[in-house]
Amino acid sequence: MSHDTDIARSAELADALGAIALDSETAKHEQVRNRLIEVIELLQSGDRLPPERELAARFGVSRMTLRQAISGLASAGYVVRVQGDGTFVADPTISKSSELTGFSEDMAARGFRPSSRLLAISHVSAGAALGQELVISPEEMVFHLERVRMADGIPMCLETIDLPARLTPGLDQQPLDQSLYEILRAVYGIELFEADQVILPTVVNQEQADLLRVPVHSPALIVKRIGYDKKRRPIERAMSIYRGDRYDIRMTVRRNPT
Amino acid sequence: MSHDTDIARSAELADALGAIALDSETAKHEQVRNRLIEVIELLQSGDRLPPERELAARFGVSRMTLRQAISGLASAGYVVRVQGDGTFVADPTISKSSELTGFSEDMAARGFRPSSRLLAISHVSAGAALGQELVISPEEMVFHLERVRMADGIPMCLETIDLPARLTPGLDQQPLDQSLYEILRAVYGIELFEADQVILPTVVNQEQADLLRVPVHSPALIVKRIGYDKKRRPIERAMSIYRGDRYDIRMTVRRNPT
DNA sequence: ACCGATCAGTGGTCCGTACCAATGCGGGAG
DNA sequence: CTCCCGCATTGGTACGGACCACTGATCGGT
Repeated sequence: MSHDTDIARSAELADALGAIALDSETAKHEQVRNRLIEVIELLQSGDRLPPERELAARFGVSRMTLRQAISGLASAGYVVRVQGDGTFVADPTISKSSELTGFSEDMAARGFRPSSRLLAISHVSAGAALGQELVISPEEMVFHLERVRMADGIPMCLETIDLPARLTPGLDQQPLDQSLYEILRAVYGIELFEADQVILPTVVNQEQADLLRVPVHSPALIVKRIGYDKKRRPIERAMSIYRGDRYDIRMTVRRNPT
Repeated sequence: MSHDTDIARSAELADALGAIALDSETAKHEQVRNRLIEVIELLQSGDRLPPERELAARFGVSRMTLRQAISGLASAGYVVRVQGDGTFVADPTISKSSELTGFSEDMAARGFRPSSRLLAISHVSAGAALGQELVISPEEMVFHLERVRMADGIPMCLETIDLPARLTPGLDQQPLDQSLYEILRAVYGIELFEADQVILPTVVNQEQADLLRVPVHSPALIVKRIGYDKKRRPIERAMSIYRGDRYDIRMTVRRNPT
């Protein structure tokens, strides 16, 4: 890295380390968290962050508030804290995964351009099994979507999604070649909060093979998901079949307590 | 539930809600956390916990300490907090998964009796690929284990593990039909802290099919794992092949921040 | 009977302080 | 030169207080 960019980086750093503005909209520890992420992105993995007491002074917050922000970053895998030594920028290994993400975000994070082809959309009654999973009456109407999801134009997975029609009136008028989660958020104000997932292996049948452009009986991953909002109301049931030759699931897991 | 057990439960509850003993060994918020787990297990899902201020008074700790304990339980999925309303015992759905567990713990949590059959153990030099993954010299010696893991006597997965021999001298003298993690902890004082995992699908070949007692070309899950201790020193590389007809991976994922 | 305003109670945020515990390093003893 | 002790630094724990934001229920008025 050249001397010039070092200077530029220092200037940015000084900027990022300035006192936070009084923004009554957002919680302070959240503002601090965001500022810290800016700082971290200007550093390299292994670099030591300034001491907590100094950071707190710079941002103009109490050490407790600062620690609340850092704790979040630590459990999200951004930094590692070592008592008696300091806080360090973490390796950007696999971490930060094992989060709830839609296909579009997932692919963007892996450096691919996501896209989508709508195979079918229908407006049908839920039926017994789906009704039970979404905690609605078997007679209640749902939207049923089938899509091929692509990364840089290459088919990556087949996606089947069911949502209660009551929550998303007119969904069939939306541009469903884009991120469904984004549509849910922007158009319907629905924000997914958590999801229960089940992962299991399979082999693709002839129809799936044609759509994914892989040989019949190729290994594939099935991911079944039921997504909930913050009040744990069921929002969607999704089943995705990922081709096994170009996709894997990566995560960092930790020991017992958080 | 009968009246008698109600009374018994109340007595237990009162007991669990008493002031905590002064145990300088463990951090207070950890003691509080454990006590809260006792309380939670006496309640049913959906029950409301006493207010934070009351709990803090009962345990004889500050509200901050109490909140620290509850925060851990919340992110671990034991309880759900609702501002303005209260803290409630969570549904024991899939949650609490997505943790780092060994096969033995995993199976015990699912209600099966875990066991193991040692296929082979050898003491060899790491080689290039493994050396890189464990961050050791390619010439350094490692123990190489192959085991069949069973649940209630039914073969569930084939496990291949490599560990630096330097960390576990005499490992080949240990009872390797038991939990490896338990041996690491009890005999060598090595505690795994986190692991990076990759999950992908496959089909079993003839040899694997025979060992797992499934048809050849059956779908299976491959889980590759590199385990680290708290200082992020690599401890083990493991590759497990799970039969797809009797095993799946379940987890609860949440949105962005923790 | 219905609807809306009010209010008490609950978790969420934030402050400032004090002390404990682990780490790394430097200085002094051997 | 080496080793060990002790000190300064850093994160970890804990306290107690104050106020904010949200929820659910209560109490009016219509």
